Amino acid sequence: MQKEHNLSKNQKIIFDLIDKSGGPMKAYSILFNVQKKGIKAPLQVYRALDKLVEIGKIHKIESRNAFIACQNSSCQISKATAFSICESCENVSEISNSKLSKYLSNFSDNSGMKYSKYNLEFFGLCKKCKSK
Amino acid sequence: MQKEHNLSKNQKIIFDLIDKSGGPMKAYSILFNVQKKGIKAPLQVYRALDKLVEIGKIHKIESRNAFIACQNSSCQISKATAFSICESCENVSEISNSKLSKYLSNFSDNSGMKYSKYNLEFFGLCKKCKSK
DNA sequence: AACGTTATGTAATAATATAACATTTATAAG
DNA sequence: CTTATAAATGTTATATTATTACATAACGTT
Repeated sequence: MQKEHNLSKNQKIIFDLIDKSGGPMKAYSILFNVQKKGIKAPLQVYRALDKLVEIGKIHKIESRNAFIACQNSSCQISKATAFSICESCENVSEISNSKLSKYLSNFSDNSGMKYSKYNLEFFGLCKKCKSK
Repeated sequence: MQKEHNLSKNQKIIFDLIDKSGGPMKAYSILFNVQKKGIKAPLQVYRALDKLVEIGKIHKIESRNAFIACQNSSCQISKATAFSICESCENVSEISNSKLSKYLSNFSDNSGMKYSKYNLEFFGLCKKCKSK
């Protein structure tokens, strides 16, 4: 059971927008879209994004500087994320593969480092773009 | 056997700097450091970085917007990269683990997507920082 | 030498993200 | 219910990261 986070006003506006979009959104595109709701400054957006990332409601796609709603209800608060990214149409989806996440969460090498988090991004061509 | 790439003047200056630094470097820090060598504009740096990434001499650490020299002589031209990042001291090193790279290079799911590339970033505390 | 390709130089600007400070709202303890 | 504290907001300015556009030069082939 996931802890219930009561989102604040700005957080809710921004989460709903990203969630409804169904894909990754960039910060300034979010800003543009929520200006009619009274959110006027970049910092207001980034603060909400930071919080949403922290509580695992969204993830940042690092290679794209974009944010996507968590598609995985059992997501362990962004400690273990994997995405597939189409390099042609830029479609992104979150990979939920328990074998993969188990493999990576248990990964260790001889560096003496304790890994507490990972982010994996796969790139390629999606079904649609492949057949073009 | 890796294809020999003859680096151009700017590419060589910038690669040597990153390589000698031994760690990740950010673009504008690189710019600052090469101004005495006549490289004055961001674009000159980014162009060299783009090319160096393309030929696999350096990699971009996406979560840090930084660039690091490839530490893996057999690196398959940046198609398969993995890094460990200390969240305290920001030390970064490239992970060369053939089991891991084999596992990820062969990964596929039922999305119909063909993965041709991946980038993995592990986060945690390095040996030194753990013991503080 | 002529051609195409790659690299360079330069200026301007776009896109992404944070610092600093003042104020307000929510939460919890007494 | 009130006081203390933490969390969120509002606002302005600025820092950081990256690209567009255009002109010129160097390199590698035939």
